[in-house]
Amino acid sequence: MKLGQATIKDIARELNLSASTISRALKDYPGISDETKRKVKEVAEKMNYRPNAIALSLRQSRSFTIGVIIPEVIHFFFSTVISGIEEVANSRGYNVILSQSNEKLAREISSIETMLSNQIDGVLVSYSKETKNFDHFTKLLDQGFPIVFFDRAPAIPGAINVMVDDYQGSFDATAHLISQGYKKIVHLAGPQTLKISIDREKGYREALEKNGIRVNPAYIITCPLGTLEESKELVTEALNTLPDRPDAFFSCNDIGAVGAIMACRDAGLKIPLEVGIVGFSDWQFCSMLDPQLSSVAQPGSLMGARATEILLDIIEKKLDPKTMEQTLILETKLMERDSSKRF
Amino acid sequence: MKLGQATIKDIARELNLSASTISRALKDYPGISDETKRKVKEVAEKMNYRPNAIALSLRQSRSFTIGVIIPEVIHFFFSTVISGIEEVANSRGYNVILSQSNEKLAREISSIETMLSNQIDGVLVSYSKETKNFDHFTKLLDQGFPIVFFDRAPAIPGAINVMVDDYQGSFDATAHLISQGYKKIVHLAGPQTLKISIDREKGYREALEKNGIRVNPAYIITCPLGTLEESKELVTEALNTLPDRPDAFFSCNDIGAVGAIMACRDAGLKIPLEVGIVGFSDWQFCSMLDPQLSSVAQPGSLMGARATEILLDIIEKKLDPKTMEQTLILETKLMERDSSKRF
DNA sequence: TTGTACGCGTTATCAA
DNA sequence: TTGATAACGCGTACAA
Repeated sequence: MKLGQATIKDIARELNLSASTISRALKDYPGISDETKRKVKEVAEKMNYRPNAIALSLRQSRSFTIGVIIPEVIHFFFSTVISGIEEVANSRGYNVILSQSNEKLAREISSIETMLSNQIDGVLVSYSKETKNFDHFTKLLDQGFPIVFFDRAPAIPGAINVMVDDYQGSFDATAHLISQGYKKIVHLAGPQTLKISIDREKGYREALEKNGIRVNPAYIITCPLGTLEESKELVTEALNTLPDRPDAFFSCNDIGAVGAIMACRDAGLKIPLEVGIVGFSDWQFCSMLDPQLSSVAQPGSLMGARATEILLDIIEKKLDPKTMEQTLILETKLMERDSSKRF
Repeated sequence: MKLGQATIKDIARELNLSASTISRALKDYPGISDETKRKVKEVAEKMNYRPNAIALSLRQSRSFTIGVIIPEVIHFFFSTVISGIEEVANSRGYNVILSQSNEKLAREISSIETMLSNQIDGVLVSYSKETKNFDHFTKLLDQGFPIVFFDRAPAIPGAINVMVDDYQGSFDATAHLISQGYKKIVHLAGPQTLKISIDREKGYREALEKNGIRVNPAYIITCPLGTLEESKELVTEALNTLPDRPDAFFSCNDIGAVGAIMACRDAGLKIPLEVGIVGFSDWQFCSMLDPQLSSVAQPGSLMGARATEILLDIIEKKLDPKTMEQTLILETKLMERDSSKRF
């Protein structure tokens, strides 16, 4: 109490009453005279009394705080998720404490530890790219600690996950390219440690197959880093070296798609006339590019909001993780723009 | 302790020792036998003991948590700031609790209240566009509560601010346009409630004056909303109605600049040949646009990091807000790209 | 080398 | 209608 924070005791002393009376008066308990209530509230106001949430937490073994562990805040998608989380948490009276793992397993683990030390009531997690072992989560889940995973869902039985329909989004994007007459579609894939990468690739594969197009393994190019430079380089290489030159690129993220646009432009190819391009995530900038980039929109804010609602419901015992639906899948929406519309 | 959190007492019972001995053993206090220490640590490990930070906070009147109040997480710039904040706070052993005001004064106030209730040790603030009265901050500052403002600095005497050199950044951008031969430069200004808007406009004005160009009031267009649509509309209108048609647009933010690009393109104007455009903030997407957008880069992550260092130093009494430098100004950097380079 | 007692701010329980 | 007491988990001054 670096500042002269008045406590219940201070008010009690001031009014020559006991602490318990003050506590009750402030909370409008029955059995306290209106006169006393009035006086207590008046003095509390005057002394600038503010309840100490820490003391409450200690007493109730309940902090009304949830933790959020996220790879990186600066990813647009994650920032929209946080926004949704913060919104719901706040409106239900919870604080949000935030930690980024920076895609490091070690930081992910230490973040959780710190948060647990701080007695968080539950945690929302999107795990790091480095995380291949989930013991630090399963241990907690086994103890009944509320965890909800979002976006990146681990292969843990019993874990609650909120994610978008990566498979369907990917399927739609690929089918769209096919419907626009593209036939030699390359997929820029993400790291195979992430389920979302695998699902997105699967959607791509099946869309091709359903449309009678054979999947060419050489057309699936993994971008482990996910940077603009990387995809630009890989796409340039693909354009130059693949025996059967691709006429479309479906990237598992928007950055990769921008790299593809640049590479194609450098190669003198017209978009969408000669090459079609679709990204995934529908970042803000997609509609600012030229050509405007088609992309699969993910409802980030909604994902954050839903995940938080579920977490809070579990915390407040309105929902039982044992019996509830384990996975909530949110719909994606293909935003068809200039980069892939020939007709 | 929803889960079987072991406490010091549990360990004490297990070993038939007193709680204080356990406490001391765990912290390697002198005057505890090595044998006891060993046993205590072993059992602590086995029982999965984790110190209760809440109890510590209560005892020490110190939470090792700082609050961050920000208008919106999804602004790229703010997300980079958060990243910097989180980085420094974490490395110095502090938690970060986050709240977005959504540009609402009421939420800003209630967020602070909640955070104070939670005994935060200090707070980092970038205030909302609605905030014109700063009583809720001054009251705290007067009590000696540590606050550091970043990006948006209020006109409060004694407040500590970390910001970028908006004036200079703006000056540089405008001077750059002039050096490229643009003469009729429009400024897309922000809401005048924000000091950054005023400073940016000032930089624009003075760059013109220093170069012998008269400031034309009709060339200063305020964009209160800051949306893409708004600036696109206003720029289109400017191109159509201003008697002396502008040949350049310097926007106080990148979104506005993108709107300008679109409006100019729709008007059939070639960029940068006929119109030059420069934005402010240097969002990720600037270099992905076509033409690539020139913009004034703000060191967001650095700003967050520096602001946090200062706040923690104040909290830890390494710095005294009364005697220290009140304002830290970080340098901007003009990123010259295609949208404004004629030569 | 270890134990006892107290306090951080709050509230539930029991007593008056 | 109000008060005294204990407890949440921990650290520490003091005692043994």
